[in-house]
Amino acid sequence: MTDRSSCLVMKLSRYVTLGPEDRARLAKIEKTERNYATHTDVYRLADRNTELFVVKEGWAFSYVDMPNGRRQIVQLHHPGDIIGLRDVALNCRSTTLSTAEPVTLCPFPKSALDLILRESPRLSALLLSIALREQVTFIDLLRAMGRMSAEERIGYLFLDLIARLRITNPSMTDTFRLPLTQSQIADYLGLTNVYVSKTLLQMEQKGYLQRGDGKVRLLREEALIELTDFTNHYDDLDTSWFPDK
Amino acid sequence: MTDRSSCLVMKLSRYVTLGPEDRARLAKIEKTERNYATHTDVYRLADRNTELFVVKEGWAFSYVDMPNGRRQIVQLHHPGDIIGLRDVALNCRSTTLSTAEPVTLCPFPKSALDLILRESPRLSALLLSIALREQVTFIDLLRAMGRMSAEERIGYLFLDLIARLRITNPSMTDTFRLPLTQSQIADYLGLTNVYVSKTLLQMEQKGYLQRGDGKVRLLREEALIELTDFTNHYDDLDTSWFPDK
DNA sequence: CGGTTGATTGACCGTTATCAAGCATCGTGG
DNA sequence: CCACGATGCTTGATAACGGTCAATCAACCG
Repeated sequence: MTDRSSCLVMKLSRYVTLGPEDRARLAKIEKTERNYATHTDVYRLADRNTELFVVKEGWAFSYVDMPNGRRQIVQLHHPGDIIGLRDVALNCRSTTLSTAEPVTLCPFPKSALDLILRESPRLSALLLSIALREQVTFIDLLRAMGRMSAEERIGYLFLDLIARLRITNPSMTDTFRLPLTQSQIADYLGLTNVYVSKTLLQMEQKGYLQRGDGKVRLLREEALIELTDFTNHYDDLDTSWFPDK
Repeated sequence: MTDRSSCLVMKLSRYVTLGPEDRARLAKIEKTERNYATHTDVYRLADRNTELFVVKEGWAFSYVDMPNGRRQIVQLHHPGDIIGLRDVALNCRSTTLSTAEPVTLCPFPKSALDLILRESPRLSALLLSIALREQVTFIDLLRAMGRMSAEERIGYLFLDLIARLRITNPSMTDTFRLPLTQSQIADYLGLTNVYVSKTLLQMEQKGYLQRGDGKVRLLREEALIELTDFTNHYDDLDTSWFPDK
């Protein structure tokens, strides 16, 4: 299997330079790819978990349910992201994985991690870093949900999305595609679809953004950063402590 | 330095059996211990980070600030917990660490992780597991903040605390010490101190709990579990995939 | 063309925040 | 040993933010 077809190598080599052994180890892991339609559950909470995924195409998200239909989306997954790392430590899935649009995933077995940890300290450090960086994202979201108004939360979401998309696409301007329904945005930010709709309209009227054609354009990014006290956590990964190999 | 004085060995050997080499590696890491008074900041957000801590005594917590005085507590740290693992991946602290009561911490240098990852796949797996389990805790908190009422949130907090305390003290009954102010509870759950006070009173009147003397007693734990749809995530750690050494 | 999904809008309501005052507790210093 | 200030908890009045419910509309797709 060539590098071209290995999502995992592409993903990880974005962060660190990988030696030929590591590349070979990773390329061996992936088998096939699978396609999922919009709004499909890939796995469900409490399922037994035997595999992880790398997102090749499309947006997905992880969520948890409450009785009487309440739902909390806890993670948005973009192309290049690793899904399911969290559940490696558990016997069962801690969240349900669903798709926001047509999605292509590259699965690989949980047992592959064993191999990585045993044979590559450098990749082990990288996996740990990825898990820890995800923690920072959770903390940002917690801060938004606990202490921000609806408008601030939506502003935070958009700033975070655009910061994240700029990692893989540095040429991106102030406009990005948003393949989420307002109900999904609400479930992510702890609001309701109705109030998301109303707040988006207000923000548009205030000149913070423009919408249309499934896209969002941030007109006053600096003002939004000020409003939400936003810090971009995606650009200060410290790899200096990584083992050499 | 004997095992008795190594917080880290005690902490980690609770999860996996450690070989003598691993024990020696860990014991070497710790230097001294430090004491902090109640309501002291140990380190602050954006500080450069060079060390981690193990909690030897007392409760601490990590928080982030917002402009105009809003604060979100994101993690509660109990004796035995490792603090600061998250920031290993970053150049700077992502949260501020503060104490809820007099606290004793055992610091050890960040550079020690390098050694662990290079030399012990088994400890690497354990560190990764700890980071991933913390993710599950963040998800539980997100669910509470996004989709629960004030009463449910407080119920969730107490259930989570008692489940966590039972790990290290299986003989614990329905009563636990709670060295947090109501303002701190509010900052953790995304509420205000005033409303925490009112909600606690209501819950007491409904017979869910009793308070007094800095302690809480849960009278109808089953009812609270039902109310909050609580799942104890502290007892299904999967270590089967760990490397042998 | 009809059915489904998602966005919008308006009326109304409830949970929780805000503000302010009062009270208990506790540690400290005179 | 008492007085004082600081801290934390309680309580009440008021207000706002966001939820709920329901109707309408647009877009899409089979």
